[in-house]
Amino acid sequence: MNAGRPRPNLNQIAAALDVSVATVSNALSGKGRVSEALAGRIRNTARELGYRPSRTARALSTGRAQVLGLVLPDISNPLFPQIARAIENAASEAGHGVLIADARGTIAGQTEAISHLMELGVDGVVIVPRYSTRITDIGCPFAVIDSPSTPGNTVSADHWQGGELVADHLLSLGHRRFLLIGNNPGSVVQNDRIGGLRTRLGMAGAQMDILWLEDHARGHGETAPLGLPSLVGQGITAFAAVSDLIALRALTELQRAGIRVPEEASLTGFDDLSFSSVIAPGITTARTDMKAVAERAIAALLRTIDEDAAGAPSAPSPARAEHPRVPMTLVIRQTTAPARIEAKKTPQQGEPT
Amino acid sequence: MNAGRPRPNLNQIAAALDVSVATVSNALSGKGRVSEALAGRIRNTARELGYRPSRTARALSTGRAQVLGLVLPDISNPLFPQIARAIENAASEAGHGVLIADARGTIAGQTEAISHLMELGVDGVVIVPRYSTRITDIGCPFAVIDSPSTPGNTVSADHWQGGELVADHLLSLGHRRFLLIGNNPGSVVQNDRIGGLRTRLGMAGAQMDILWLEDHARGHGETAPLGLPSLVGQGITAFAAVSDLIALRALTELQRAGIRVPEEASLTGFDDLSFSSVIAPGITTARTDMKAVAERAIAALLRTIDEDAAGAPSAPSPARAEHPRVPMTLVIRQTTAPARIEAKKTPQQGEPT
DNA sequence: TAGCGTAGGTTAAACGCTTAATCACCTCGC
DNA sequence: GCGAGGTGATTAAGCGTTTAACCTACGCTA
Repeated sequence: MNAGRPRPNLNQIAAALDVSVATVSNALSGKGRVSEALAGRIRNTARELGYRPSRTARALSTGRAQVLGLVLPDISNPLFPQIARAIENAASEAGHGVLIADARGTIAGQTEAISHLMELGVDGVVIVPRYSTRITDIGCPFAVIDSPSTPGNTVSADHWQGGELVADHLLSLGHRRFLLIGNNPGSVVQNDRIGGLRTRLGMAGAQMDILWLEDHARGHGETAPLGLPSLVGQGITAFAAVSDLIALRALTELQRAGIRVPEEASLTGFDDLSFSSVIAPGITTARTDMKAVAERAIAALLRTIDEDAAGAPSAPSPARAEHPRVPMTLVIRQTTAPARIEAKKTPQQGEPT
Repeated sequence: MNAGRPRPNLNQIAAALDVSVATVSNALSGKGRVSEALAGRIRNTARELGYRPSRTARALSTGRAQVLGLVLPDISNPLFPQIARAIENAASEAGHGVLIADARGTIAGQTEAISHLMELGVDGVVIVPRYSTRITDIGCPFAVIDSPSTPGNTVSADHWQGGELVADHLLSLGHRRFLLIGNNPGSVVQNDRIGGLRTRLGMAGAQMDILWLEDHARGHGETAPLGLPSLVGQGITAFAAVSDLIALRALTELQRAGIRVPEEASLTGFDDLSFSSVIAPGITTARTDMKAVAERAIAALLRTIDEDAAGAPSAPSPARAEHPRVPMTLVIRQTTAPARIEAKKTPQQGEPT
């Protein structure tokens, strides 16, 4: 039944050396009792034959496929590459493969994606949930990457602290009037970022407004201008967006209106997306240490998988990491600069460089 | 040995109905000879028990894991989300999972990624190769997504035709002096895009220069300004970049220098990256029908896998698709507009809107 | 009524690996 | 000189499916 490419297997090695497959298995895995001499010979012929263990067979035998699933709310999200790469690296490091699944932006899609993955035989999944989705028992071990304030979050960047970080940066530059720009108030991540910003800004007695793009879109249409230039005229000197994508939109809108960034208005984003460093001016942003997040998520997930296999037959709750929040770091580039000296209305300053 | 969650299997169904597992298997797969009555009962209890076949076991038995690998030159590439999503959808549609692998930008990484995937037991891989990598026999069926002019390409967007598309568009707007901006002359994709642009532009008797960013970076540093604004002063009215990322860089550089796009200079990109539609002005770009590319790639790969299993034990050459080139389409947004009326040097025109 | 085709099953082997149980042999200690 | 214990290997079962091969009625035809 099974034509195709005949890979060398344990049998062939065993036959070549006239020993049993069990011995070969033991020698290669270093588990049973095998003399060092024989083990050496076995390893040699294994290498000569180009032996690659069949993970499938191992999976069937051990019940562990060494494959994890990654469920993303929307693969086409620009942050996805960072996440996927970090997860893939961390998993690969731990000897696991990563199967991707796209929730296509819907809750139903998310559920479907998870069950699809499980059917494919993953040992566990790491989920980046869609806005305000509470993941409960899904039938296999899982880890959640969302935000520290999300119940059931396994590990994530400390978005709140990230907000504080950019607030402090902007305040230290002398800014006192802000517009905070979010996309969707339903997003825990965005709310945390905004929350961090607000508290810090509030403590400093700064003045701020919040613009939620989804609301704006509902009123004015998806691609309608945000009206940022006029706000600059009204004295706002800093725009803090919850994402670099939004920051970019703001940047181009300002530039197009002839407003110079950062000379006339500062601007910050989040996530350090791919374009943020290549454009002019580069976007000042708060960045997630994805490597750390991914490593902890994978470690926690793997631990949960082990426990699940050993003890309780079912683990209804998400994996828990020791340190669930990893601090964000500020990447200062060219969109932030000292606030204009207090100017009432129109007076254009001489702009440095 | 195998603790964990005990999923219902064929045995349980067989036991419940007091038939043999083979019959159950046959009934569920519709292969052997089973009376419709029995088959119905089997399907029922299977449903009641919540039976999910073990892909692992099936894989071991059939030699087909129903899992494909996706090898990317660099996961953090901003085009990746589009590709990954399309591939995942197409594969999922065909009942397959997709395992991702990151070549980390190097040839060695690419080789490693492939063998890692094979070890994980994929049935085949689709490869988006790194610049100028010629994929030869890799030990399992594979499909290549690069460019029609790449030897061994399975299917891809018709980058050359895409170049022609934007050239025609720009020409029709009256542009006659161009700067083509590429990143790496070693990339077949970029060369094709440039090629399409050049031929069309050349046929129209237009004047053009080419700027390769890698060369520029070698001389001036990675983030050095491209000096685009002065070129506008010299009479260039259109910039055609081989990627939206480059176009974005150009756009911000122009805007920052106070040059209005598209009034004073038009600008085009490629790939329709996530940000291209949200910024102001939206980038006019040539877009790949990733869905079509992915579907054809997957179909060709699956076919090759079948042939490989049936006939020749080894398939050293890439999967071949019937229609290896899928046309690109032009997405006209706001960065392109009619060329300024012929102006010799400095004279700034009155700008519409 | 012998013979045959066939519908509707069953048996059993195979996929490649892991691992508990077993066994043969050797070395010590007493 | 003999059991205890250790070492180095083998045996065999099992993971959940698939599938080729076989078996058994049963209804027909000749």
